[in-house]
This record gives sequence, structure tokens and C-alpha cells, in this order.
Amino acid sequence: MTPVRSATPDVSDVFAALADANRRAIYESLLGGTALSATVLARGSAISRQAIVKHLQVLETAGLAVSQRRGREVVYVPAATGITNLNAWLATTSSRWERRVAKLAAMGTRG
Amino acid sequence: MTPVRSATPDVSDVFAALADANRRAIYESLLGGTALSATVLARGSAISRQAIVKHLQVLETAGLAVSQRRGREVVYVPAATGITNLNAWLATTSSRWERRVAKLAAMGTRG
DNA sequence: TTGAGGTGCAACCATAGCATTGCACTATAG
DNA sequence: CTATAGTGCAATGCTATGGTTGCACCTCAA
Repeated sequence: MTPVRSATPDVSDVFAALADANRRAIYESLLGGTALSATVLARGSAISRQAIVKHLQVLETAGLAVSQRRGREVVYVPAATGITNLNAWLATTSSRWERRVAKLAAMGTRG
Repeated sequence: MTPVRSATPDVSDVFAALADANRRAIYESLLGGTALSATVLARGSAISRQAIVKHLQVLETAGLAVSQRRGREVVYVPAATGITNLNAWLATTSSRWERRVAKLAAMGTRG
């Protein structure tokens, strides 16, 4: 019975997750290609393991990472959902942006 | 002596700014193409003008909007810096992502 | 010059966020 | 079975955030 964690993560969650530098660092570590546990990530990190655990959970509910149990440890790998959400938001927003820029250009350089 | 406000807004600021639904709504309003003031934005909004003012300031320090005085009112228009930062981060991250996905694919479907 | 619309500042409150520490629990290795 | 590495939970502290209200100040139009 999957606990329905992060059913459909809101884009707010994604932004919030990535707003923290530590969390971005962790996420980028996960992109390294090796599944990493909180304990491993805590080695050579300034913050405590517990802090890292919380960060990983935030990343998971945002759809940026998934956890899997491996023996007695829990390892994390990146997930696609979060970035997909982010790209979706950016796609729609960017189109509106470009339309706006076009409008500005049409108005000339007048402030 | 310019107070060096939002000299080079961090990507953290951008993510944090966009993590709030109200702020995203405001930002998307600004994309409408009309320069808007806090007071105008407050009309037909659930939250107070002061709240909107703060949101606008957050957007501005994140490089997502710029303010300009117009007579006795202060209007806001979208800015490019924030989105540029966001795209930059996403570009580098996405490339690492794709490399990772390729690595996974090379390993086959085995867990 | 007065009035009204608009902005700006400050105090304040409640809640959420980041991080800590301490300890209990679980599971693997010897 | 025992030692150990790792996870999980809970209490706590501090700061940041989002929101409010109240009031002072500025500025344009009559």
C-alpha cells in the first residue's frame, strides 16, 4: 500500500523545495547518478543528518526525489515529476512573457 | 548611495518568490501587459493592499518585477532578470538530469 | 487650500520553516 | 547474541514569512 505521499505535488512545493540552497545542493548531489542516503549526504555536510532527512522529505513531496529502502538504509534518487511541473509552469509563463515583450517592442522605447 | 537592493538577485530569491501562490498570481497579473499598482491589484483581491505591497517588493528583489513612479502612484511591470536566472538554473540542471536518465536507460530497467 | 486617493512606515500576531539534540527502534554483520 | 550503523520520532528554539491594522505623509485635482 503506497502511502500516497506526494500524490500530485503542487508547483508551489517545487518552488519552495528549490528555494533552499541546502536543498538544491542535495538535489544536485542526487543528480550525480548514485543513490544516496541521508547519512551519506550528512558526511561532509555542515548540517546534521536530521536536517538532511527533512530536506529529503521535502524534495520527495515536491516530486523531486524518490526514496527506496535498500537493506537497512533508505536511499534517494531524483524524480521527474517536480522538474516536469516546473517546466510546465515556465512554458506557459514564458509564452506570456514573450507576448509582453513583443507588446513593449511594439510600443517603442517610450517608458 | 544606492542601497544595493537586489544587486544580483540569487536564484533562491526567485524560487522563494514564486513559491507563494498569491505572489505567482500577482506576477501573472503583471504579465497582462498593463503596469499595475498595489492599490489596483488590491481591488478584487482577498488580501490587503499592504500584503500586496510586500509581495511586490519580494518580486522586485527577486528580479521578477520593477517599480516605477508614475505621478502619485507606483506601478510595477515584469522584469527579465528573475526568469533569466531561473532558466539558467534549469538549463544546467536539466542537462545533468538528461545525462542521468541516459545512464539509467543504459543500465536497463532493472531496479 | 482643502480633500481624496495613494503610498510608506511601524507594530503586531500567528504560523511555518530550518536546524538542533536526545533517544528509541530496527536490522545487518560478526 | 551482541555490537553497530542507520533510521525514525519528538521536543525545542529561533527566525522568517504572510498577513493584519493604524496612522502619517505625499501629491494631484478642484
